[in-house]
Amino acid sequence: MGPQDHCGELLLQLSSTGSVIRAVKRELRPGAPRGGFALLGMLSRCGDLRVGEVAELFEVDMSVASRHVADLEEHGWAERTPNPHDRRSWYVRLTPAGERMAQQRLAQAREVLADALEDWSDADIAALTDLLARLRTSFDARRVRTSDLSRTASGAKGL
Amino acid sequence: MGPQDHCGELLLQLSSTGSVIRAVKRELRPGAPRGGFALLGMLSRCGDLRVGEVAELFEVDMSVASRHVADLEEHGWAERTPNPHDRRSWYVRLTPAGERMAQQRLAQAREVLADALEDWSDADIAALTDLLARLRTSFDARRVRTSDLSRTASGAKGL
DNA sequence: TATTGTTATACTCTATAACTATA
DNA sequence: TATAGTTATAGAGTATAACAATA
Repeated sequence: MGPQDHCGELLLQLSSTGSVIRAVKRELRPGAPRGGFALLGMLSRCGDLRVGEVAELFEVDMSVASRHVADLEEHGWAERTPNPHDRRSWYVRLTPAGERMAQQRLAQAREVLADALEDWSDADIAALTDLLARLRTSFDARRVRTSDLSRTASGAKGL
Repeated sequence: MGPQDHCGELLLQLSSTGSVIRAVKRELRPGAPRGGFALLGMLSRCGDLRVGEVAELFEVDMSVASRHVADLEEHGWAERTPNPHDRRSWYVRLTPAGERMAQQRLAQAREVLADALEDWSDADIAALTDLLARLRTSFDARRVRTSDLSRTASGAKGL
C-alpha cells in the first residue's frame, strides 16, 4: 500500500518507454542521420546555447554535449559564435540547413507518433504530455535538493 | 492545429524521459551491476521466458536478448532449462539469488522514484502509469498493423 | 584557484551478418 | 528450407579523467 507500490508500477512503464523511443527512431527515414536529433530540436526551440547549457538541459556530461555539438558542426547544421563576455565559451546555433533538418526530422517523428496515437483523444495526449513534463520537473527539483544536502553534509554524495 | 501539434509536444517530452531514466540508473547503488536491470524485473514478473520472447517483449534484436541473458547467467542470477518440446530453445528463469537481486534493485529504484514524486498524488501517479501503458499498447498495435501490411505485400517476418 | 570546454579512453547498449543446431 | 539461438563485429551514446585556455 502507499505510494511506493504505485511507483513500482510506474517504474516498469518508464522502462518500457525506451522501447517506444527506439521504435520511433528506427522508423525515421534513413538518410538523415539520427545522431543529435534531440539536440537539433532543442537548438531549434531555444536558439543560442552554450555547450554547458546543452549538457545541463540533457543532463549529460559536458564531454558528451561537446561531442554532439561537434558532430552537428561537422555536418554543417550548427555553428559557433564567440561569447563576447567570456572568451572561454561559445554560443552554438543552428545554420539555416540545420534549421531545415530540425523541422524535417520533427515532422517525420511527429508523423510516426500521430499514426500510432490515431485513436487517442487530444485530451489524453495533452494529459500524458503534461504529466511527463511534471515528471521531469520533479526530478530536476530532487536533483537540486540532493546536491544541496550533500553540500551540507560534507562531501558524501547523496542517497 | 489538430492532433499533430499535440504530438510534437509529446515527442519532446518523451525524449526528455531518457534523462529521468538515466538519473534513476545513476543513483542505483553501485556494486549491483546495472546491466539487465529491466530484464531482471521482467523475469521476476513473468517467470520462464525463452530468449526470443525476451527479445519481443523488449523490442530488441534476439542477439541483444541473448547477450543480456548470458550476462545474467554469468552472474548466477539466471539459469536455463531445456524446452522438452523443442530442443533448439531453452527456458530462462531467475535463480533464488537472481530473485533477491531483482527485488533489491526494484526497491532501490522505487525509493528514488518515490522520493522525487513525494508531492504527487496517488491519482496522478496512477494516471501517468496508465497513459504510459496505453502508449506502449498503441505502439505495439501499430507495429502489428505495419508488419501486416508488409506481409500482405510479400511475406515478411511475423509479429 | 575555479570554470569552460575539448580530447582520450573505456564501457554499455544495440543492430547486422555469419554461423550452429534443431525442426 | 525455416526457425531458435549464439557469436563476431561495428556503431551509437555515455562517463571518467587528463588536459588547455580563460576568468
